[in-house]
Amino acid sequence: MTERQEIILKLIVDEYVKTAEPIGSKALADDLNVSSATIRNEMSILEDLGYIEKTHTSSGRVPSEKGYRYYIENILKNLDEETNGFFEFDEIFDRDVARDEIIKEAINLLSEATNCTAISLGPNAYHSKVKKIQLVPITSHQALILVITNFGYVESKQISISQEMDTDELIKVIDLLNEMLVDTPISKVSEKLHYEIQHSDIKELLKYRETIVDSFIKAFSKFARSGYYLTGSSNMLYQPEFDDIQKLREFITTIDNNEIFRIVDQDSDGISVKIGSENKVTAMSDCTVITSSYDTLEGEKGSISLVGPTRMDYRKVIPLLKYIARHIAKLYEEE
Amino acid sequence: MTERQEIILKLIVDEYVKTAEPIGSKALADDLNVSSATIRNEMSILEDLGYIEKTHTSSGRVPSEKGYRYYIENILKNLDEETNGFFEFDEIFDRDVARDEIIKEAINLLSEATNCTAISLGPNAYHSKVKKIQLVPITSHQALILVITNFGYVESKQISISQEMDTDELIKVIDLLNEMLVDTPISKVSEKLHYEIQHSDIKELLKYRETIVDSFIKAFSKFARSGYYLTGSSNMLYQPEFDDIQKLREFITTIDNNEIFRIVDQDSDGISVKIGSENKVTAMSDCTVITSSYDTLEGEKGSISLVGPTRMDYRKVIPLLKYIARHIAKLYEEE
DNA sequence: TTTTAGCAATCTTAAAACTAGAGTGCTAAA
DNA sequence: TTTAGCACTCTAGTTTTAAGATTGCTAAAA
Repeated sequence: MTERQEIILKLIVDEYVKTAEPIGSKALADDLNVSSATIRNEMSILEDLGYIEKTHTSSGRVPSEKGYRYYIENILKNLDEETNGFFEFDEIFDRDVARDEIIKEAINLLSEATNCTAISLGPNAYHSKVKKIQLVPITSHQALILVITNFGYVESKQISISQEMDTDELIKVIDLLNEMLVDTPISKVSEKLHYEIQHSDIKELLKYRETIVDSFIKAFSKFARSGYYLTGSSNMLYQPEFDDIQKLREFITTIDNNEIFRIVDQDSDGISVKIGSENKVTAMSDCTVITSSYDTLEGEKGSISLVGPTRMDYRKVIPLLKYIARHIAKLYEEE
Repeated sequence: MTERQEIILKLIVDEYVKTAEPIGSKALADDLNVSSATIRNEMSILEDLGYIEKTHTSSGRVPSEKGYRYYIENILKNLDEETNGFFEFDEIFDRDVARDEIIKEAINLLSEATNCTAISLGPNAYHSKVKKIQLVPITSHQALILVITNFGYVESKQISISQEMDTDELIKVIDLLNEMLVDTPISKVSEKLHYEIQHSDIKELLKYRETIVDSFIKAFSKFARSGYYLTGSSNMLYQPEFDDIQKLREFITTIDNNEIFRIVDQDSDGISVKIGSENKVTAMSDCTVITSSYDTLEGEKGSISLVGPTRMDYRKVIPLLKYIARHIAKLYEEE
């Protein structure tokens, strides 16, 4: 691709992102001080190369998925990323409130600033360790099991206490569980619990307390889903891409069914951009999903994602997403 | 309204619910063994009375809001409510899993069976009382405030502990708070806390611990939102009422912004049906919201609601909603 | 008094026809 | 290599047309 072709591709993407209308040769002629015929020739080449396409035989051009890819990987790279100018976000990160709240607000603002759907996933408690297990009596025959982790996650589960269990025994069970499970990663609890019941000498004590053990396992499993937050799906529905009612319905259905989970690329490191058909979910075939992952010092993993039409303002969105992910990661490093 | 007019109204509602198309006089003539001209005369009267209306001058008739109202209050009342035949639901209620899970599943199935959005609200902790307040240290400068209520609700809030606070003092604060707040309804906590800080002698101790007190209030306020669950909004979007893309967008936006809270009628007892413009939120002006409230033995209040197009199958939906609410209430009575 | 047949009038919806405008591709000249 | 010119293509919006459904009204029938 010649330099001029690259410039033309850039102009097409930039303009199309703004207007959502196909770009004709005439519009670019003014910008480049050449005639529209010259642009037409260049466009024809760009089309042969697969970077742009027509919506019909006599329309202007729109970027193809390959065109967006090239734009992101070759053109944006050479531009200075604007990492300042995000002061609305700085304000959020400076606030002295709980991490969860900060993330929520950042995600809210992110979705508002981009008109895309923003998703935050994790770091969830799945990788943290048991700090304390506690039993709190509620009534004479009801109690609450509390599980608290070293990162401050809490889950609870109500249990019924039948007549035959006496309080001393219950306390003994809790003490034993604490002894056994403190410092165990949440992800290993179930396994360890089952193993110990089979093999150690507390087996006797726990064996016929199956309900209690079950309740514990249920309380633990609640941790896995924590840290999921999605917002702003309504913002992007007003984009012209969703003028097609069938697409709109499909998109909402996908979100409603939590299928968006399947879309977020949790495995990659750093930033991942999935354009259009690169997403496996069909309802997302006109969308781009950008995911920025981060690790905490403790080895936890989290990510924030942005879902929007392929025609999104990558130049603004990518640096912004990186910036926010960096700051969220920092929140987890501070302690 | 004569008997025949009532029958005609019933037929119009029943048919319109099924087809979403205006009903003409010809269609009803077959059912009633009179000529279409006779039906036309009757329809004309029903229209003058405001029970049905035309979509344009030469169209068939559709029920008006007043027509639906009459149908629900006068026509449905005389039909036997089918309370059996809900065995898919019975199965859910018989399961031996946590209340929350049962409610979730019932709501899911409800929305699926009706193609409407189903919402469950409460019983939330708002009416329960403080059982215990607890501080759990996480690290040397981080701790967790736990608030546990007499119904077993738990909320937590992380706080930072600055250097200058020493542990003994913190424990004293917690003890004081416990003394002050145990048995206080969650709804009164904030008020009481502020009052005591102003007036009692603990004022000195608490006054310059504003962050802690703030954290407490935040933890408490989390209770208010508990027990909220919404599902199935995507089901109803495929109804012809939402062929209008603008309406569709408005509806989604309303849900996305949690405005649906404002729609659920929490005050009424028993069943409440809000038809079309009776809902205050404009995006709901073509929807009906049916809410069925229930009380638990402890005086807690909860409700399940169904949101769908005004053209919904009231005959099926209302008994179903009542049935489910009754069973959910029972869940709370059992213990 | 109630019901019905007949018929003109009204309106919707879908398809077809038309028009203006934007953009392309190609050719030949600069 | 660039450009001007021009025929050709396609869209999108508007208008036209036609078919079909339903009503309201009138006058006759029950």
